[in-house]
Amino acid sequence: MARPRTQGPQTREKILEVALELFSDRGYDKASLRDIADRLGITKAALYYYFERKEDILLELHLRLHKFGSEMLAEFEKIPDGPDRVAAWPRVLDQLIDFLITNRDVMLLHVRNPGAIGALHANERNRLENELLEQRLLRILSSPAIPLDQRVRMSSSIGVITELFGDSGFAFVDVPPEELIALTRQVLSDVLRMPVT
Amino acid sequence: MARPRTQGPQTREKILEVALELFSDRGYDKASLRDIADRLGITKAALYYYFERKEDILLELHLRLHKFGSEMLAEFEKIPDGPDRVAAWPRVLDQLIDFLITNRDVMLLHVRNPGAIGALHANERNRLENELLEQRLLRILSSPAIPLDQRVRMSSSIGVITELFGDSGFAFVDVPPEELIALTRQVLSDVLRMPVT
DNA sequence: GTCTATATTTCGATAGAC
DNA sequence: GTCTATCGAAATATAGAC
Repeated sequence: MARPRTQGPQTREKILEVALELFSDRGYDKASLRDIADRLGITKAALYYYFERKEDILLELHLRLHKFGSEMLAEFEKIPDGPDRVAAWPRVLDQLIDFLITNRDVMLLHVRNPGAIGALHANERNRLENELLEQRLLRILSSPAIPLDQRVRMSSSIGVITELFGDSGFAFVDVPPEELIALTRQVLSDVLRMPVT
Repeated sequence: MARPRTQGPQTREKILEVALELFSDRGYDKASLRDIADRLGITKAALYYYFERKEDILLELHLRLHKFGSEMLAEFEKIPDGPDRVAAWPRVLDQLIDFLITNRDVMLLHVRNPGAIGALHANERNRLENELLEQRLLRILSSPAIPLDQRVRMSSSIGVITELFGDSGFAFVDVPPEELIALTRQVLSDVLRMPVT
């Protein structure tokens, strides 16, 4: 009969860590609480001590992205709408690249679980936060103070980054990261018609 | 007591249509056979007259993309590896744009259900077809006969299209499709450093 | 803080009547 | 071709002991 482990306060963090990996790996629905508990050497029921529902684990992971998006938007929105924002866009792309490289797992979680993430909308507070973030980005990309052509290019630049560091990343695994980043900046410069770093 | 509807031979098509919508909308796992049956006004059991397993519905939808990808790759592979392929790439992008506009729903199904689609690998024939398609695209983008810079740009061009007509499409709903396509071609020309149409 | 044990729900799938 | 009825598995969630 195994004695309780008493892992202490960091157990909560470990749950989030393991959940992030399993949710990303095999999908939110396919990763059961039993899977998570087994890998941590605890039982399913113990998880309920830290999180009331399975969904709450996903929610907490989701909010990490909220945090990044919100901070980035807040910084960008300080800039007056118009040409100044176009000029500042490269800085946004830089931060996005950084985030994608250091938080690959959180992004993967979202890319691979849009349905489960969408279900978080049942949570009132989360839904409002989400809609607000989307509106803020939409507002930036819809501004009449920026020519349509430039807005299409700002949007395109996001696509370039997500493609090279996401879906098509496998095609360039042999390329040293620094070289790939440099080439990406070249492409982004051409997309935006202005230098990127 | 409701009399059987006897919807006739087009019921199979309707099932695929509704399944495509629900699978894309809320995710494959979250869309139950009950959901599909309810929307069609039939019962769960009736679905089993047309499809042996739930997975078979997804498989049939998935093969639509196989068909498009296979045809496009076959055409492109006729071109000798090297500069000729770089020159022919814009034509590929044109076909991709056409496909995304007319088959938005099928693409969304795949983008939003990578896990379920991946599980189709259990089907031997499908797995082999899939791996072959991936290898063919990887081969194109990994060719030593094309400079790395150009290959990164070919990959980036796919990202531009999927972003503008996929994730960020909502930002340009007010723009007439023809104008958006024209602007997209402009961006693609800059990405590839050659004219696109 | 963790356990055992069990309740509850949901879903894919099958059997057999009509 | 469609129905009712039900099975079995798996998952989320709860109750209560230690």
